[in-house]
Amino acid sequence: MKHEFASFEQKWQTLWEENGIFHAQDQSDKPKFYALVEFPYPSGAGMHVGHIKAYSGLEVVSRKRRMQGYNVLYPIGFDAFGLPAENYAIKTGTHPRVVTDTNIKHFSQQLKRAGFAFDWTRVVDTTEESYYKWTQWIFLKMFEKGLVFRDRAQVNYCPSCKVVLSNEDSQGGQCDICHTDIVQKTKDVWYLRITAYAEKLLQGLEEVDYLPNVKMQQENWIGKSTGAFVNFALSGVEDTLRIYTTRPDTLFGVTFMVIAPEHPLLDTYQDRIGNMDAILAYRDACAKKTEFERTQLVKDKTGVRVEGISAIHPITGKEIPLFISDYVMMGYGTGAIMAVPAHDQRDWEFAHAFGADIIPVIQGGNIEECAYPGDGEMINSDFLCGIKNKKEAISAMLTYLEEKGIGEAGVQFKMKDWAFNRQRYWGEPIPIVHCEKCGIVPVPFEELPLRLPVVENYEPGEGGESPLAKISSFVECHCPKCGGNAKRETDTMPQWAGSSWYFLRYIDPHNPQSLADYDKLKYWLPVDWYNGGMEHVTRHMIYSRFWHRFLYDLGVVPTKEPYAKRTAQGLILGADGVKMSKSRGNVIDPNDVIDKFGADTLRTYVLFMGDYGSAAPWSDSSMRGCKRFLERVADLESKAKGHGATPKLESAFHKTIKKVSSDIEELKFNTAIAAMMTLLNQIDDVGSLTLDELSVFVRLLCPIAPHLCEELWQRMGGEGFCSTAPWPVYDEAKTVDAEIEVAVQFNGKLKGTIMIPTGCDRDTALAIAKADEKISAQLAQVEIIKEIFVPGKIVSFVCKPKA
RNA sequence: GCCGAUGUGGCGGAACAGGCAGACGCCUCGGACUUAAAAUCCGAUGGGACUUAUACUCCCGUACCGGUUCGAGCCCGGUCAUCGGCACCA
Repeated sequence: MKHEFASFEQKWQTLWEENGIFHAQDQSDKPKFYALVEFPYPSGAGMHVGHIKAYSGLEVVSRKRRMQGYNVLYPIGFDAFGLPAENYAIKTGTHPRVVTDTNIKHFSQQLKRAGFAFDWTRVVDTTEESYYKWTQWIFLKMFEKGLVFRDRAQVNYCPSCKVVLSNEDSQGGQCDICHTDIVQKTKDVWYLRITAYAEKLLQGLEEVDYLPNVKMQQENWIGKSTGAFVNFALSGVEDTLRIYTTRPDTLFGVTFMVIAPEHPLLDTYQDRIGNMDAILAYRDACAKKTEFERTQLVKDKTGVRVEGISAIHPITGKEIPLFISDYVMMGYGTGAIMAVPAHDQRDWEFAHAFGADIIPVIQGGNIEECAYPGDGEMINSDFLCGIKNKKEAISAMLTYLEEKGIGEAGVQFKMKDWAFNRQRYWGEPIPIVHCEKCGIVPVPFEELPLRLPVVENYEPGEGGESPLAKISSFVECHCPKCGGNAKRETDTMPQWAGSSWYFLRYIDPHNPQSLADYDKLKYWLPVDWYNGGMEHVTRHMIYSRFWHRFLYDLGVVPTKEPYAKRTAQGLILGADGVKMSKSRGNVIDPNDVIDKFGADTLRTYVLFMGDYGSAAPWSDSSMRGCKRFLERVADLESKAKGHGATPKLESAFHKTIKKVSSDIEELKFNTAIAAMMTLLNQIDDVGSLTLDELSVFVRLLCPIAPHLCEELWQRMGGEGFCSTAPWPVYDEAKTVDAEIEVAVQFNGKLKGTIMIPTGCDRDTALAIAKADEKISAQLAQVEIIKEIFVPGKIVSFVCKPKA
């Protein structure tokens, strides 16, 4: 067989598809395995090699599991709502539907050319009405349960894309898509109350097997802190100021209070406040700052004293000045803090800028002495004095606060509610009607899907209005409740919506009655293994875990958590060692590689190039090495004859089966391939192998280079497809050699090696070492102090030179 | 600033659980085949010393400094660098 791989790759892809060998069965006696990869956004640029690496990991695992007798579900789909298709539509006038269909076709063709064993009968497209009907359905269910709300808010607005962006989409003060600086704007925004699920999302992490850093990033994102709420009475008005603190033990060190510039207290008591003009001026100045300016740039403390109102210390009764400052955020805690400048860096800076008192309450815990207050003896703190342990001091204070009704223990989360709307055309319409009489009314479930209307012009309206707002046939409607005139919501959902539940639809992709049949969900869930990029670990994964948990509470899905296990692949960098990008011109197109080297070479190389979880630069010559390997494998055919085992190769085969089997499960494809290369070198040294051995080799390599292996399988008369042939098994006894080589050391330095029988005892090993010509000569020069034997590892002599 | 990860030849990377560092591949060099080149095959390949050369032998070597141990890429303490996450979160 000569090495024109391209000549048969397509043949096998066609045969696999015609025979449906990668179709998952909804009922089966076999154990199930649901492997999930992040479905792509079908961009106009097509796939790049990074996609190939992203899908190759679980591709290999699930192909192996299939050969091991699992009923495998390995699906693919398209996360096809999104800005690029819409921007393209604006530019060219082509309907996003048309653009999307073209792109999906292109992506599908590329995926098929790579030979991925996806179940193509289960393809999901988030932009299809039969799909987004259920995205809208889930939204309405959340509305029903009070998890959807509308609020007027300062939002991040991209003047170029003309859209409101979430904090996540505008990190660094720039639009994620076009990198224009964002500005602040007041808008009515839809929110999903994900904060109601903060605790559940945090606890759910305990029952899943995620990579440690994945888990950590999610914990950081949720950002739970435990502390206390304390109510401070105010002087001058009949009211209290409620604050949140993680350090109630430092209550006696409070010398001033700070509230956020937007704090409602200021509006309530504007008549009492002597310097309202200055306060409003400061508030305005803050409002003009973007989130970025407020948090990243300004490190100098600014603020204004609130005149006419001050706080009363709840224990000492002392009067405490009240300030506004933008270092306190309205969106966290209560938007108000008690300032303890002796033990908090930010309060300390503010106290210095504004000349406030500083009362230390923890001995040795001053800001000036150490960066952060740790354990130390409590001082200047009435009943806490003398306590030396932070935990103890906190609990003593909490007991006091609760007894006196001043405050209570509480928790806070950094996670914010999810801004759930975009002023865009190419997204799921939010199924809500605004009625003059009834207010906000949900579209009845029977009317779903609420379809996107056909429009002429995709340009967003001025001021960030959705293009849908210009379509009166869409906007004008009747209220489902009272039948009166009403207007439809014209915002659409963000792209995160469709991807929050797609793994459920794969389980029952064509179901018109429900998002998926419960029995099927029960069979397939949870996803056994989810692999994707680190960049989706917080947003997409937390959003989808939220939706899934909500559906669980609703009784729609049978598991609390959607994903049992999560891993991540590393990037493929350009040959220059830099992230691939169009602008750098270092992007590698998988189609080009397949044209020149074949899909099997591409697959082998992306898995061989390094640790699967780490980034690695592309190298054409390294890839040629993989092609050479496959060509040498193809040549094995001419060296294979007879049956049974080749004595010189038997142990090597069993060892390789063992290593490849376990390496694949650990995503260590590079060493699995290296082990097969080593075996191939050994076969070449021997010069021949049996047909039985060739069969083992071909099946071991099949998940990685399936086209070549199918071809070889067929040529050697294998039954059916190699892709569904049984995975090779090894005999543990035959992986063990009769004799092993161990090192002999003097004082830890290598002096030689000896062969000893496997499993031999200490005396035997030492005797063999001493009998060794080279070793004995050297031993004659020294005095032995101690003899060490570690079975299977080493013989070591502790010694000193003879006097 | 805080949290986490990583640091090994010319390159990508191996090394189970503290036991022969550098598997496997690439690059490079030498050889075979060829009129020639490409492809392919064979051999060498961490650095250095000794040696005419080979063999032998020795020394150095896993970011840096120190420690534990018969023995450290791996464990401990410290430093530096790179990458990622969070960041005025009270």
